[in-house]
Amino acid sequence: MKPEKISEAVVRRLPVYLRYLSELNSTDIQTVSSQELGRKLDLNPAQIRKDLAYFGDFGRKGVGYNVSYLIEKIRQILQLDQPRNVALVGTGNLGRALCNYNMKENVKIVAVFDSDPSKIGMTMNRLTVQPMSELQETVKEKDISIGIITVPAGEAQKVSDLFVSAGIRGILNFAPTVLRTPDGVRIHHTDFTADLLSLAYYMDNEDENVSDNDQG
Amino acid sequence: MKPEKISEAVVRRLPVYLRYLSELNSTDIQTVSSQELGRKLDLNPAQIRKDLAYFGDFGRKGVGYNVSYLIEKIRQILQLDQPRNVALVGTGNLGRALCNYNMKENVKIVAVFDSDPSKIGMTMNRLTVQPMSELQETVKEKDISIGIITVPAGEAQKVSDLFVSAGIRGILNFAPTVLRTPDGVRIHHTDFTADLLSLAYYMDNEDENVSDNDQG
DNA sequence: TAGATTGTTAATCGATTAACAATC
DNA sequence: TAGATTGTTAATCGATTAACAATC
Repeated sequence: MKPEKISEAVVRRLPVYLRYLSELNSTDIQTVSSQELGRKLDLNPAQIRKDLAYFGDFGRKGVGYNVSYLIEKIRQILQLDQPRNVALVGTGNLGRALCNYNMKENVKIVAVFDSDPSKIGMTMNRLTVQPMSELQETVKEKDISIGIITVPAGEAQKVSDLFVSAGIRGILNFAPTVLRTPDGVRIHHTDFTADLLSLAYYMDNEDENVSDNDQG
Repeated sequence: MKPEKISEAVVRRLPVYLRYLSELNSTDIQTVSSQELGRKLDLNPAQIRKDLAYFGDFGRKGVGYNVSYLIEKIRQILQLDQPRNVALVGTGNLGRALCNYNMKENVKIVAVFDSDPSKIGMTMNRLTVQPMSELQETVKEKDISIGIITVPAGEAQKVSDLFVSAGIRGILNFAPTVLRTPDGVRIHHTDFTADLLSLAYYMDNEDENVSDNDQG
């Protein structure tokens, strides 16, 4: 509705809303209030209303939000109303796990790559593992806009650079290392090592910091 | 140094510091400044100094931080100077990937569980898959303090409840769903579906939001 | 000493929450 | 109409960054 800059935190919550709304949609519930959403998703209702209001007036006063309408709107906002093709590099355990993962939304891994010659030609979830040399061409051919990195830390920057020079503007990095990319390329870092190690901090501190949990 | 409450964001950065410091430690570099750390990790140097200063005076004015000393200190803060045992539930692709993952720090998966009878008895990275019925006992026996959830969304809350009633106070959740836990139980949610879908938002918005990248 | 860099305070920035008029 | 709930503004809260005295 307003030409305001949307914060990252807001955008990051949209898929969370979408996921629960999709769940609701498969029941016979057709309307949901920010309060109900907040209770279920452990978020402040005002925050949810504010998040959604950045993008439009999706609700009805005194009533709430229509579930399937809101789903449609959030899909549009996230650009999930059009198919989005993804390339994955690194066919280790994690890469394989992700390939088999059912994203449900319009996002699909359509090509997988590995630098290890012994992996080339293997099949992973109906995709044939390709050599890195084919990355650039395949990205164009298959209209790939997002890259996933599941290689060891030491190779991740190299892969990232390749992605960038192939024209990819969004990267999801699972390697435990900080990547540097030029402006205009967006990196999301799934750093579960850090998630796990930081969890250790809170253990046995029985006195302090035990009062709340969040899912950040 | 001061009995101040430490924010989650600060704690979450400690493993990131630790990781790069360990890298430095395997070179012959013995001292590092907040500026160098900031450049490498894409963080503001003032933030790094402030983060570390919450826990003590680890640096030397005009010099910087001694790498191996800082490593030792951060390990202590994160309680990684003592071994920490972890249980994992869900032996799908992702669970298997995590089992084979080398954490490097003192955190180790020491037991894996699955509710699917056909999985029981399988071996995963030298561990035998156990039935859920053995969870409570094994948690006590092996002094497990952290649980990892890699089951489908629909089963995650059930597993979480089991963990909690077994006395676990820290959970790393990979299932794409929000878990509710009692106060005192800490949940970190690795939600890569949301990471990926939110990435789509920024694609092709060639005009806006292209200026910076972060690794949140 | 001169240059560098910390630890820390103050200033800024941004995100969350409360409150409420509008209205279904 | 009465009750409920949105959209939005204002207040609060918290985190990041700038600046600088202390000091190696």
